[in-house]
Amino acid sequence: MRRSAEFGLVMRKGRRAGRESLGVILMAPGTPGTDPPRVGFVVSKAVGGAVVRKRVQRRLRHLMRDRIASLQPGSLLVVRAKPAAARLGYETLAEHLDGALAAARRPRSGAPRRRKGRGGDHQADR
RNA sequence: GGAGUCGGCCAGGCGGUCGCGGCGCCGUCAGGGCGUCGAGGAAAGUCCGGACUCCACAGGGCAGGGUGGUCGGUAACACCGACCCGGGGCGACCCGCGGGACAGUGCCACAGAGAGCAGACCGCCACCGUUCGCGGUGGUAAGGGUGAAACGGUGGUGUAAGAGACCACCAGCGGCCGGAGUGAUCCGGCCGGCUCGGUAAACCCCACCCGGAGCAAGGUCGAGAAGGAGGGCUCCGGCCCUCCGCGCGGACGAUCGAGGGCGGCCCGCCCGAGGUCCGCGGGUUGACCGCACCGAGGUCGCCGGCAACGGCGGCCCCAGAUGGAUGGCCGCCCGGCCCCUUCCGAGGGGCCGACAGAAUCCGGCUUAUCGGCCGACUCCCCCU
RNA sequence: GCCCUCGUAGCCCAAUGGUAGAGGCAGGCCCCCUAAAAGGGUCACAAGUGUCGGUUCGAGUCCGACCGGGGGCA
Repeated sequence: MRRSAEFGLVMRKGRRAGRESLGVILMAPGTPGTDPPRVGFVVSKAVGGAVVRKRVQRRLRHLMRDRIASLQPGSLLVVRAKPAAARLGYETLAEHLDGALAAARRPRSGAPRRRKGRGGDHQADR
């Protein structure tokens, strides 16, 4: 993803899930689209200096390369790095990403926790 | 062998595998293939100086900012080099915002008698008085005390006690002369009055320099409602004609002139109307150029110069995006530290390998930085 | 990327270069009240001025260099 408007759309409407080192916001299409899925990354200044930020972003991009095929066509995903991601190794980062992705995809079909979500959107604002 | 000073350089290496961006060629409906290039000494902070772009450039005056030993270097600089002066170090060498305090103004708290042209608390000395404890008047500034700073230092003459009051030497100030140097300045000699504080990173004076903004500059196209479309002429700067469009609120205004320009202000000059200014609202968050660049360019050699640097010649073309490429993972080697084993040769294991990533481009400065290499030099000890 | 600003008690903020520092809110203690709030009284016990240098006899103030906030420009 390379447009600010797309990032804004996902941040508003997407489904959120997080781990210690990162958070993901996934927006699956209402009807399965034909476009390939797209991913964007957000690494803020709180994570570290320019060198640290870029290393985190590059690792995340390489991790997503192997996982992008598992996303539904037409879906948009934002991966947001937290400060803890700077200290983590490649393997742990991969675990966190897989966990967060699974959590973001689960709720609609899985057992609803705590609140009965009528529209999944409310959960994004938690 | 030990301790140290200065300068320069490097920024782990090799391989495997999966990838990314630019350009060129091939090629496709599309995807793509091949070749080639792809971070730093600080790319950083944005502190200076330029290039470049736009705006403004009749003239005069006043402000404002910057620089500050001298001579060079440079496109320019607040940078660099050499030298001078002052300070530090045994030394190699290092440090210095290093013009002017007789152009003027201001300030110098507290303490202290007195703080900038003066001054007398304790003292010292003379005279007078005395209840013999001391008090008064005058002289004095050597000694004590205060302070960051107290109006030269040492020795002598002198005196009631003293004092540049006088003398010698020294320090400092001013003037003149001679010599060396482009110059800052240095060396030497003579004379003078006898001493004349500090602060200009206080105002200021002197000399020199400086128009404003910044690539989010600026331009083209598209879109749009705040401007545009079409046509003609042109000395290429623009000019003329036709047509369509121009939200809301407020203020001022037609020659006795609203307002605008001369990017700080004033004078002065120019422009100037059925408009000008201010505020609010609305639109634009698209694409392309600028911009990936033959340049104050890099590199090698020779020459000039103490050097900074310059000249000539050969060779090279050297990152470039716009959610922003230059990478992820693995193995071996290299360097350092720690632990275990040891037949003292070594073997095994673990950890660490800095600071940090281009965004218009250059020249500097400053700041961050694990470790290593090279060269020149100084001091001390030992051996020959 | 470029430009502009600001750092003083827990918070908001004063301080001609002069003993290092004024207020307000908050806070401590006391009174009032059965108790609390409000109110009244009282205290400075709360800072060494973002950090490091320099100028000066003396720096929060003047001059550098860093550090950290905030804002603007398509």
